[in-house]
Amino acid sequence: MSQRQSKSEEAGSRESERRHTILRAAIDVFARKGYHGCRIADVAREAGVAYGLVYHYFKNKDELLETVAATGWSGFVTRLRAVAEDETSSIEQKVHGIAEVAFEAYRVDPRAVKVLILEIARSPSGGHVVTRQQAFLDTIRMAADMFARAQAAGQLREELDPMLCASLLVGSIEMGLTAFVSGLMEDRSPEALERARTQISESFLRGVLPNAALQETSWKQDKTSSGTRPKAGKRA
Amino acid sequence: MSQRQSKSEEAGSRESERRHTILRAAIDVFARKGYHGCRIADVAREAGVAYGLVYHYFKNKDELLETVAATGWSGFVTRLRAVAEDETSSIEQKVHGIAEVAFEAYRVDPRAVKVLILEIARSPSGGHVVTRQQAFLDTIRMAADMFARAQAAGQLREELDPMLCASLLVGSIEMGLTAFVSGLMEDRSPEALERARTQISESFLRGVLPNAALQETSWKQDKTSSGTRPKAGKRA
Amino acid sequence: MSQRQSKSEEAGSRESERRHTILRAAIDVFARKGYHGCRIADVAREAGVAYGLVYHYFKNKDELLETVAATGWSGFVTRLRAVAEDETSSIEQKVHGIAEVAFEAYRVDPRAVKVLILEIARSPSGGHVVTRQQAFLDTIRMAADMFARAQAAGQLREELDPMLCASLLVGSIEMGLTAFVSGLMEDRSPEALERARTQISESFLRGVLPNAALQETSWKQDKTSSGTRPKAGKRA
Amino acid sequence: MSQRQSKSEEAGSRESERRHTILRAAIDVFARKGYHGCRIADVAREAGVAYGLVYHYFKNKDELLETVAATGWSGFVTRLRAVAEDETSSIEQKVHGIAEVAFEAYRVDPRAVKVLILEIARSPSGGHVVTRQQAFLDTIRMAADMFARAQAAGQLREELDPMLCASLLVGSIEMGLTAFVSGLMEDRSPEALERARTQISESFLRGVLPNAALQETSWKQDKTSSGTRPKAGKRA
DNA sequence: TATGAATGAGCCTTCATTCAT
DNA sequence: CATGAATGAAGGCTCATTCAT
Repeated sequence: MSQRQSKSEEAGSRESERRHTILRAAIDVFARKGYHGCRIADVAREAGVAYGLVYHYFKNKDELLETVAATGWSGFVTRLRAVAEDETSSIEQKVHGIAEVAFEAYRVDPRAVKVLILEIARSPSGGHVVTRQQAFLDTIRMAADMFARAQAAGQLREELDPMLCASLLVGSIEMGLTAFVSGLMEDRSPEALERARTQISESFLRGVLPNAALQETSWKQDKTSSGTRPKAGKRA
Repeated sequence: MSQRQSKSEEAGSRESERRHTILRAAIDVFARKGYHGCRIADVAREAGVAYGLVYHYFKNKDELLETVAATGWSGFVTRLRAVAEDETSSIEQKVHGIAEVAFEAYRVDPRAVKVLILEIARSPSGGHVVTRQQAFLDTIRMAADMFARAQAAGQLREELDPMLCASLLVGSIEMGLTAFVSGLMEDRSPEALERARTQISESFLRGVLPNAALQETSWKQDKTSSGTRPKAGKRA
Repeated sequence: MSQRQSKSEEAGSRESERRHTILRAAIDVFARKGYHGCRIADVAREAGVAYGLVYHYFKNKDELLETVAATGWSGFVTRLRAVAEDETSSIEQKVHGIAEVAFEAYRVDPRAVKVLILEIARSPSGGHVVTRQQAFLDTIRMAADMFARAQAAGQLREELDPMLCASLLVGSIEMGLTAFVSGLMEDRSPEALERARTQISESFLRGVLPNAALQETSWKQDKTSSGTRPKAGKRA
Repeated sequence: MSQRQSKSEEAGSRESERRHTILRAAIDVFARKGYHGCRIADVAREAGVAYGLVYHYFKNKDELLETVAATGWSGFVTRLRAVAEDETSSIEQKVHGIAEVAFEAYRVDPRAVKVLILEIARSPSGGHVVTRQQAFLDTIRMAADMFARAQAAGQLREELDPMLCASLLVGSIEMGLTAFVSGLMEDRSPEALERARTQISESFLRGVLPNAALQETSWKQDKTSSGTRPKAGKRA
């Protein structure tokens, strides 16, 4: 019967809807109270559903938060990977692209980023929560591979350790965003964000590119346009 | 980070001895199980003292952990401040000094550093635990001041935001150490640590110093002795 | 114990079919997991029906289990009563008949008997579940009446308490079956069952019949054969 | 210091006292509400202690109830074993002794016996609660061994199955006690108990002993004095 | 009828904190 | 000072029951 069909259609979307509502609520509470401060009751209330329904969609608290992490992380990682593994672009473009992905994520959903940065990335290392730490470390490893390839191609100073480069890039971006997340940076306007993003990637690149590359590149002079203050004659 | 000064000062007193034992135990458990996984019972067992004794020396769990943080942090901050506010040294020396302080702390007591980095710095922001976050942010602000002064003196590219510079330095060092703490870096020998420290400060400086300063400095060529591979003629 | 009379009567109706499916499933789960371990969800899954359907046919869990008990019990009790109140047969015949009814029930549906014996007969006495206990006790009372009548007729040693006789008979049969249900008896072949049944009723009768009655009977000497009744003209 | 000594002494008895209080309370609640109806909160309230204290002495609910079972059972089983394995006594004495142990236990602590009979012996067979069932079955096996030895010595009719004999004895005693526990027997005076005990063992023995043994024994005629009604000339 | 999503009370368990000795 | 028994609030999870479709 057509009724059945509509029912299943409804049910499908309905289910996803509910599940998604709960997930969103979990992200919010997670962001607000942190991993351990996040009570199922809070999530349920935030989502406007009954307590038990959470357990209808998620086996237990851990799976819920794991899903929050995975969901938030996965899209992010996918985009990062696309940038890092795009073999048509230079290392400079990739670094810029990575920073852009991170900052864009923050622009779109600062709350989720806060969760990712403050909770997931650095969550209690003890126990079965390995997945989270792992996700974060995997990201660094991916970047390390990227740098290793760049180094092989002479695009990275050869005395640098690719893994460490990756850590530094990630650490810079993360702490840069933390500066916003934590309120260290007072001006959180899109322009300020843009400026920060540029400073981060340019400073980083300056630090790790071979001198030859620095000379060749024009961004030292004019890329500044896209954010940092016009400091013409900076080097001349 | 792990101080022994207070210990040496009060080593004679029984009370301090016990107190210190508990504090050490707390750091260990804290490092092993994380903030929320750390139960008073664990600390007591680790310290080999009775359950209730912890409450003789610390008002409650929070104060205990606050003390762990404060103790570990204070000496560290003191030394950082000494470096950052020493007006006789250049910004390069300061940056190198800061990295050195951090890495030395890690060399002396990796466990404590792990706690500081993974738990205290990023502990649950929600609630009364502000102190910890604050401690971390204060450190960044201190570094920001340092950079601001350097910028005023023309030692830092003027288009850079000092606060962001501070964040990047701290983020780089922190993630660099995290790479060791988390096992990302397989070689944890003193030499590897030394090499990493050098790469971090040199890359950072390269990224933020004015071009003029880069040309003048000799470390680009020969500082490499202290860690990075001899890349003579790299730029010539 | 497991009735098929109601089934055959209403076999045509869809409703009854479903209802019966659920009832059977309940007996199975009940037998497998016990009273409290039996969840409605389990019953539904076992029956292959939707969760809520159980509530169409049974008001609640308790009614379901009550029905399981009643259904299983009622036919059993009916048959027992027929035996116990048949005034044309001797007490020996009645005792043999009772054991036969019980063992036949076990032969037909051991699972249901297990439920009846292990769960219903001894289910939590506390609360509204009185019905079950009651059913069991009523059976004993019925047997006690039987023995009282026999005693009045001189067929039972006069110093015996009829109620206690009833308890002993029921206890013997029940524990005898338990020995099979629980796996104490390794050989569960029809022959072994038959032998056990005979041993139970004959031992019991030996214990409670007047000596005179014992002398008359031949089974004391030759019944030893194997267990089954070659006791033609047993008493006549 | 002597203070320490007295302290530890106190502590020892104090601990046992509390633990015992909780155990007693558990038995009571267990007896009143059954295995699954027994909530920790009830036990704590009954014992007059705080909720959490129960967990100080018992790992969890299961261990508590397991201990209840073990404790109640162990003394009982020990005494039964002493009787069943005393090779200086005849099978008649042993059967009488077993019934006596059971009835004495009931006289001393009817509540505990109720628990043992109604809950432990027949508790939900599903799951990790095997121990209980096992304890009960072990008792039957012990009795079966006893009967097997008696049979080998010609003290038991040779056509009987020892295991079944054991089941019948245990079943008779159990249901006999159940008759009292459940209220089926209205007169619960010590004399009534005594009478019941005698009827049970004598009827049972009559049922299983060889005819020769029956003739030899005098108890058929005069043992009746110890409980059953004076039925002189019963057989003559 | 039939389905299974939704609800929420109930219960076990943990653990920070207090207190008597 | 030291001990560890005692307390009880908090929170995760289960599962009987209801309800909209």
